[in-house]
Amino acid sequence: MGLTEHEHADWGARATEALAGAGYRRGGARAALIALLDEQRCALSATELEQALRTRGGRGVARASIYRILDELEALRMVTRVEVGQGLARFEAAREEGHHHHMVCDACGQVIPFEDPELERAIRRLAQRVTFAVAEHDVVLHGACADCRQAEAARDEPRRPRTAPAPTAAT
Amino acid sequence: MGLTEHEHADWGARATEALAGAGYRRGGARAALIALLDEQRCALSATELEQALRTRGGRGVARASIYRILDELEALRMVTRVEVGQGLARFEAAREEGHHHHMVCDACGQVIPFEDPELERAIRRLAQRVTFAVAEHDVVLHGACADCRQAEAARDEPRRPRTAPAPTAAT
DNA sequence: TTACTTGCAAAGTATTTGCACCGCC
DNA sequence: GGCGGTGCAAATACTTTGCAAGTAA
Repeated sequence: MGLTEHEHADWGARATEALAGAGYRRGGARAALIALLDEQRCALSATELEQALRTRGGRGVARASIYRILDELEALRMVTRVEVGQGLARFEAAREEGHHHHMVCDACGQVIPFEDPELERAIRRLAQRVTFAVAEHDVVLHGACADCRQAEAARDEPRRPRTAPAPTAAT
Repeated sequence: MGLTEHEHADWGARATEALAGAGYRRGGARAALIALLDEQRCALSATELEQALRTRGGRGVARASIYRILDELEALRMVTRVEVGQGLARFEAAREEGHHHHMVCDACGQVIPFEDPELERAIRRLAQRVTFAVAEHDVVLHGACADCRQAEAARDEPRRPRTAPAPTAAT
């Protein structure tokens, strides 16, 4: 659901290659982190990456190393840093094929990816019009996910007796 | 250049009113912070706000108070929190009339505001299409500002003798 | 006078840095 | 075997929280 086996292998290989090309040696921590990032379908925070690495049996990687490696990969443009306003940074593999943005539920904190060609087009056009040299772009939508939206509705409704159809003021 | 006197007074008044309406008393720190935010034309970080308040004679406001007041104003939707990926949060008055987004120069850190109707339209259309309830949205463009772009070019060029027009390899 | 507001200082959390040891080449 | 890679722990930076004193209503 989302990425194919091929795309997975592809990014991991390209990332490894990019590191080698930049003169980095190949270390266990790097390999483990790249493998993990390759499996993800959306951005994870440094802490989540650390826990995932510790859990998944393979090998634990120190937080400092995670940050260092993410920096290297970001500099090589193989990883994208995503800030969604929760006071922490999230990271994800920079795949050409799966370019997307994020919706953040301010109630439960969930981060949901989405794609939108029209949005991309608008940004591309904008980039051509300004003197600023646009290299990357991020779009973050804040609000309530379907679940939390329902929860909110359920929390607001109760005060209305189920008999009266609630004269919803269309403010 | 940007906002008119009227719009300034307008936001400050609305913010003050919003606080009062939410049951908050009127305190000196709140008034000072609102006045400062009202003068700004783009987002400032908590630290910048603190320094500005200390400098501009009027009255200093403790950092903790700044964060607290910004939280209140954000909850009332009178202030927008902007995260541009520099490890700190920026805040600005939420004006209906001056809705804009930000370009961040990754070289010098400068944050530049811009507006784009087409982009807004794309986001509005997108919001209608998804189950997620979109309340706010942020667009951040990363890259190099005009100045830094030139600086980069100047730094890369020197190896080319000024006589030869540099046969820019189109990779 | 009562309760909210503010400042100061301490606590937290995310990220970075220094340094010694380990492993790739 | 040397040079980078990695882990651990300490240091930073930003933000939040606790509490006592100030102040609006």
